[in-house]
Amino acid sequence: MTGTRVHPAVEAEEARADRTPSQTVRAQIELRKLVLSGELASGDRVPELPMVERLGVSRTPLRMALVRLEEEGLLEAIPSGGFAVKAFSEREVFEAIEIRGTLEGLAARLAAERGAERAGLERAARCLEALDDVVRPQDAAVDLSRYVELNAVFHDILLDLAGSEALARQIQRACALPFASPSALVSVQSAPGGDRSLLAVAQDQHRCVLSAIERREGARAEAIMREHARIAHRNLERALANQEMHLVPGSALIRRRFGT
Amino acid sequence: MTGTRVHPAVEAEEARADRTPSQTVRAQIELRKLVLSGELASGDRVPELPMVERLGVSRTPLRMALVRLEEEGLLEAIPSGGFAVKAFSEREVFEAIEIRGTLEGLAARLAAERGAERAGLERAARCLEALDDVVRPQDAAVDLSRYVELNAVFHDILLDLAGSEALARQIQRACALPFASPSALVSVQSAPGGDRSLLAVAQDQHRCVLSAIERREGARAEAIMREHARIAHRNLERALANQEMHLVPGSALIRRRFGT
DNA sequence: CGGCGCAGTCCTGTATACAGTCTGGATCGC
DNA sequence: GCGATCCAGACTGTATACAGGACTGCGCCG
Repeated sequence: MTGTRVHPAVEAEEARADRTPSQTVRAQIELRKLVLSGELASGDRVPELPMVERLGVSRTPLRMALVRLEEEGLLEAIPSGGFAVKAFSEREVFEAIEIRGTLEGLAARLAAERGAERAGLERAARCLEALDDVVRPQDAAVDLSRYVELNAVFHDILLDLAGSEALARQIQRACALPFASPSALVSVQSAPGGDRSLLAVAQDQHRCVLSAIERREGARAEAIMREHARIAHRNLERALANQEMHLVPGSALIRRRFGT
Repeated sequence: MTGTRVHPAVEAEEARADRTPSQTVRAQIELRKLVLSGELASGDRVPELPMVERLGVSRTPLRMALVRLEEEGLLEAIPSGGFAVKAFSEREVFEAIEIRGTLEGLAARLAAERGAERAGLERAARCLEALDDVVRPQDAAVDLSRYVELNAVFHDILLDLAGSEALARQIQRACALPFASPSALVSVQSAPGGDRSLLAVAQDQHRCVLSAIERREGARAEAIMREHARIAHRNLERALANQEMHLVPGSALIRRRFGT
């Protein structure tokens, strides 16, 4: 499947990775990394041949990756051909978060109205307890990466409870903009001077939405998830006000109103 | 840009079309047509070489088109490689409509809260008047294609009023499932025995949502658009109950519970 | 008679060659 | 000196060649 390999070293490298994740996928992942880290400046064209050289894949899989990243929303097609790194205004970032909140609200409502399986609800409850353990230490340093991980798991479980593949796809797409994902902005609130209490608020919302789903209170579940997403709004405002954009993932894609 | 052409006739054909719409786009359009018409059966693999022969493009642009259609949601990747035509359950169809309604509701709310430009509101009003002319003839045959066209225009204008590119993208994606688009199911209600009065109801909702946006009543605008989408739910139920699925676009993708 | 192994064929993933077009710069004319 | 034009380089879109897997059908063995 791999065809003639140019660099034998590369072959070895991906052999130890689990099961050769196809040049296309590798290119997609590497390219995404470059875009999010800002190594490819926002607005710049992404030239194929230099990228081929840089990533060590040939043009065909690279182009596939480019197409996928365009659909993902990280790149945009240049009229005359090729792709460029997309730029986002602050407003668009807010909108992306609002979209995610709305869709997650829909997921919560569907879960509540349709009734979720006991097993799923219990998984969610266990996840909440684990989150409690992370959030509880009030002054000690919160294990941020663990919080982010568990938070993502909880949001995934909620999606599962809704049991809609189409909705899952749509939410995944909304979260493709890195600053729109559920745990994108927690780093802001746990930064020095950040509002740690928001972590507790978010956790309370987690509890409330799960309770609402159990009681089949659809409207309430939906409202809570919407408001939950708006915590990200607040963190974003804080980051913008305090020059803390470096804490925001994918901040390189966001064009500030004034200069960098 | 076109490279070596295999069939000179094809070259002539696309020369009169406006500006060679790139083999990739052509392949995408043609493939979508084949999928929606059901010529490629739901669940079937889409083999590249036969398609190359059938569409008269080479493998490279064909594969690009396959990737795009997968992102669009019409195809799904086969684990062992390649793509297959996706199949949708009735439940997924309902969910797709609900997702569209939710997102259009968000668009209406944003338009209302942010305040829309006068020019846009006037365009919407003119579109409504044109729709009135189409809906009014109570017993005469309604010009369905014109209704569908104007309806689509109105929904587009609403999106414009929201002024969110990200949201527009997301709604466009939701409408990629053909049975989920705003005018997908009007053919059911204008079929013999269909409930024509629903056209009037839908038109009233159009009026109400525009009024709500003008008055900046965000919650109301949102609720109306959600309910508006649920007309499609009702039409779908009718089509399912009355064996009228042939009126539903992309019905070939929908797997009925019992047989065809 | 059924299950397993094996080979052939089909098919995809990847690499690369080729041609057309756009861009940037330098040069020439005014 | 400034602007328009022309040329060259680069880049993309497309076509095609190649190699490795996966599935199918058949034959063999238990």
